[in-house]
Amino acid sequence: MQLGKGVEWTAHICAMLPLVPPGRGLSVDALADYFEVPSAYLAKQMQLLRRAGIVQSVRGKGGGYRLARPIDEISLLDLVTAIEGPTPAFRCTEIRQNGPCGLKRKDCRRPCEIASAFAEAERAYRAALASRSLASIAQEVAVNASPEHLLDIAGWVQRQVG
Amino acid sequence: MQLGKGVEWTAHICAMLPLVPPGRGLSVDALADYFEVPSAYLAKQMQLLRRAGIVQSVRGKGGGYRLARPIDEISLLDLVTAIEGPTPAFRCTEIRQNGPCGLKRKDCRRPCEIASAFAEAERAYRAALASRSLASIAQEVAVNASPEHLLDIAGWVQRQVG
DNA sequence: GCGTCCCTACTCGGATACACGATGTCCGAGTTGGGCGGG
DNA sequence: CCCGCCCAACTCGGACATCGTGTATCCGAGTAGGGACGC
Repeated sequence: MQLGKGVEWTAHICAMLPLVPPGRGLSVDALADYFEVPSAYLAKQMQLLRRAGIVQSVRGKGGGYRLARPIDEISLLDLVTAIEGPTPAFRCTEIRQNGPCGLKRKDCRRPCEIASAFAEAERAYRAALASRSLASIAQEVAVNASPEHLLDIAGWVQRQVG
Repeated sequence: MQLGKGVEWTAHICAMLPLVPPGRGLSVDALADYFEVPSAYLAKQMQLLRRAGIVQSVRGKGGGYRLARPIDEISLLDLVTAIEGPTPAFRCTEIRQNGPCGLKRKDCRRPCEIASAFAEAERAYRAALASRSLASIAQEVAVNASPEHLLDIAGWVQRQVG
């Protein structure tokens, strides 16, 4: 049970994207250089974000990616759902209906107790992720970082959008 | 991000194991037949449970598996940890230290905000699983099942331990 | 008849294949911006 | 000098390989139980 690397990558990226000026974008290559991750694979993850409506893409010279909506309207759950898909981690295959003592379908009106317990736990997980917006994370980062580092980042973005 | 099938299988199995008389066990083949799952692969999962101290194994004729401790001292979290391992789902690779604007190690005394947020969510997930003992689940199943079904199961166990 | 030894059947246990999804890569589609030529 | 067209560079977008983990399987190790043999 592992989350894909794309979750970490895109979380860091979305926390930085608000720094790009309106109307401009950051290319996949630039983002990949910034975090030292393979650009072609990062592109794949950015596609997922675009389809989920989290970022917008602009083609052609000077194009790239930018956030599709205000950062405080993007939660960590949105990211995870976009990258990993909406499928729950626990897959109930209804094995209680199998074998010599299997329940008949008509006796399965109540959901499987085990599946329910896992669903409840996942609800708690998703609720925790949904309650954390990327804005709150970006703010924490900004508060804890040194002023020089923030200037460093702003300068890099400036050079990219040239 | 998917949990292995072993989690579902062993959860159902552990909920049934208390029915076996003290001193006896159920063989992997019997359990595999009961739930219609591949016995050789189920054996692998039972090994993990044994190493985690959840079940005991007895070799030789009439042997098999039985619970190693009272069922109310086994939580769903114990099962998940035994099968999936203790590794968190979110893997922080510290990419904030990468690239042209990467933080230096000495500036990383505070943990990564993103990793912290995911760790918090996983704590909620694990807490929910830890609070559900297999005893409570087995009881719910028993309460909701029909008397015939319970007798059916008891008879099957009786035939297995012969 | 009784005790002991051996043998066999049964079960676990770890080493060994296979498959599918995550990871990583490549080339074509589409768009913008600027350069170049003509007016 | 100004306008418009064309070209080329740049970027996204989806199709194509590769690798690792989950899934599945097999055969050897170990044990208990019973039967046979001897006393």
